[in-house]
Amino acid sequence: MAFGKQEIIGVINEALHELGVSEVSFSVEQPQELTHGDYATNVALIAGKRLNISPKECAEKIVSVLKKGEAIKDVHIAGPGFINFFLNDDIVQDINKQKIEKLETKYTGKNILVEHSSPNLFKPFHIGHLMNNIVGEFVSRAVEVGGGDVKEISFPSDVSLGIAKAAYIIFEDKKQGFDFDSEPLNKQIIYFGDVYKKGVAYFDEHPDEIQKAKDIAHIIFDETSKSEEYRVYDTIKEKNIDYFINILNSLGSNIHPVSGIIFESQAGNRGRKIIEENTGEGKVFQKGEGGAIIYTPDETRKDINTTVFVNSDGYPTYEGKDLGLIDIKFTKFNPDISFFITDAEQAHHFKIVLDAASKLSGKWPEWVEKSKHIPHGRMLFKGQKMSSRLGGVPLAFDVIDLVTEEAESLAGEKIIDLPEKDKADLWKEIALSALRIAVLRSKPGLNINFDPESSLSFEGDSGPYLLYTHARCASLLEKGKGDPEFGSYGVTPLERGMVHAEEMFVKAIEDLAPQQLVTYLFSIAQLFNSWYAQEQIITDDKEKTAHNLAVVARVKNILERGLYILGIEAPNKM
RNA sequence: GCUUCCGUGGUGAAAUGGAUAUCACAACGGUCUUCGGAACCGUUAUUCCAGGUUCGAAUCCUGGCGGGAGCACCA
Repeated sequence: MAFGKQEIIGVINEALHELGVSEVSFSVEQPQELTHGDYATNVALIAGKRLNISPKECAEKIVSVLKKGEAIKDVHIAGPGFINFFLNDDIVQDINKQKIEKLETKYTGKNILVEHSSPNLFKPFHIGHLMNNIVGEFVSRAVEVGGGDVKEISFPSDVSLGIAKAAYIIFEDKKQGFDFDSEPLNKQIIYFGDVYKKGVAYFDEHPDEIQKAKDIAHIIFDETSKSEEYRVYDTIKEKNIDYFINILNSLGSNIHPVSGIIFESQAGNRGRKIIEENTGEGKVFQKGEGGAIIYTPDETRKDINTTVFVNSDGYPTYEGKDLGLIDIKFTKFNPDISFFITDAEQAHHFKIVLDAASKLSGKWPEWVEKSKHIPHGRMLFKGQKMSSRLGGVPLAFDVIDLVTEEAESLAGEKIIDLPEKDKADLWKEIALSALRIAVLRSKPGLNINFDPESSLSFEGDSGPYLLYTHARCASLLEKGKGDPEFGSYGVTPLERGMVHAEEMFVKAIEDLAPQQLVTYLFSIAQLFNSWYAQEQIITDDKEKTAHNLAVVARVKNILERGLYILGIEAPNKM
């Protein structure tokens, strides 16, 4: 039976009860210093005040009535009045016999919807989407390992005035004799990725022709039209969605090409209907200048402002579409929690949408309560290599290719016994691990500075470091004879560190804090590598070897599961 | 102007209000290169400023300074 934080809390509460003190909110955590034991509590600093005695005195009182039981070897009072707990060696080993698969968390048994990686079908898949995918995939997998029933969806943009402008370019090119259909698929994709920019530029130069774009918007927004233009637009949409799903699959996401896609056009239509029904005197939305439908928040909400939900042409804006999206998400999937991952710059936008939604009657307040926005930062580039090679807004695959080349050249002369094709996959996996760790090692929501020559490192705190450590473990387990089994040996710092694996995972999952998980994995990898440098793992001593291998197996499991949550496959060789 | 996010060694980051602020990169100096050196060990160096709350502040509050983003028909 595992012994951990909860049990320590129990022991302390019992002691407090004995002293006649109740309802003290204290913390139990892993101390930074190993010499401070396996767990530490600040209970005496808080309870001392209540009892009107010094923290040290209080700590002594608590310790004097503490029932240590079998698991706790020793209890020390230290510093200003911290109580440090030291676990017995056999308890440490018992805990390390655990294997992480799924964990009990607040998500266990819950239906969780995660929306991420939403592209614009007429723009290329760029670095921002990659960032979004990395964070979104973390959220999905964290919840999955935390026992949740996860459904991943994406919300591609397929209607807007901007897209109408892009479509205009395509139609004009067609009239000029350029038919994208006769081009190879990859050329087509590049072409589609480019027309948005061209369309916007064209109408910036020819503002008097804007009605042409609006006419096309009319056709694609209303979708009832059986016109030639609508058919062409629809074909392109189909092609791009296929291409896009392929990208996501290659990145390890699990978004179903049909049930996992909600188009902006669907959400827009739904949103418009809901908004129109709730517009008027005394209702949530009002008619504004020029016939647009607007929402005005309470004056107490200084952080948000009046916003248009349906524009004066009668089409839903970004806000209107997102309102419809909430309705579709909850009526279709009925999730307990609905996470959506976007750029942090949209935090303001979602505050407004959710505030408006919370004013609607029926299920809406509950839906708003269940909707959680997860913001991520932007990728900024510092290195010359990256910016000169990529320029402008870098495309996701250019970045991945560049880092992959870097990984391959760093591998240099290392001979890896793998077929060429597997090697290529391996370099890519290593590159993606470097990118993912570079993103997920920081708190989500902040911008990331990418410099492939330093921050996107392959040494030290990096993805490849964790992969390398994992491969080392795999190699040891393959070479070591006999079954791993813990024996009676003094526990190492590594083993003490691994005692906290389950609780660290649970906390990182519940808080959706990838940086906590990454930090923990680094600490375990470092403890392992130090141990490895000092200790011969596989020796002639069969029992000692079996014990060492049991430790290695635990390390491997922690790394493998942790990396999985971060979206990284851990190969056994690299 | 208002709103909002952010400010930690030379660089990039970590730290439910807790003990001597942690990790990596860079720099400098080392390692029996048998089990995988993409490793290991060591040295130097950090909380924007001024107040306040607290037994205790990088963290909370107030006011500055500096940077990013947003402020109704783009997404």
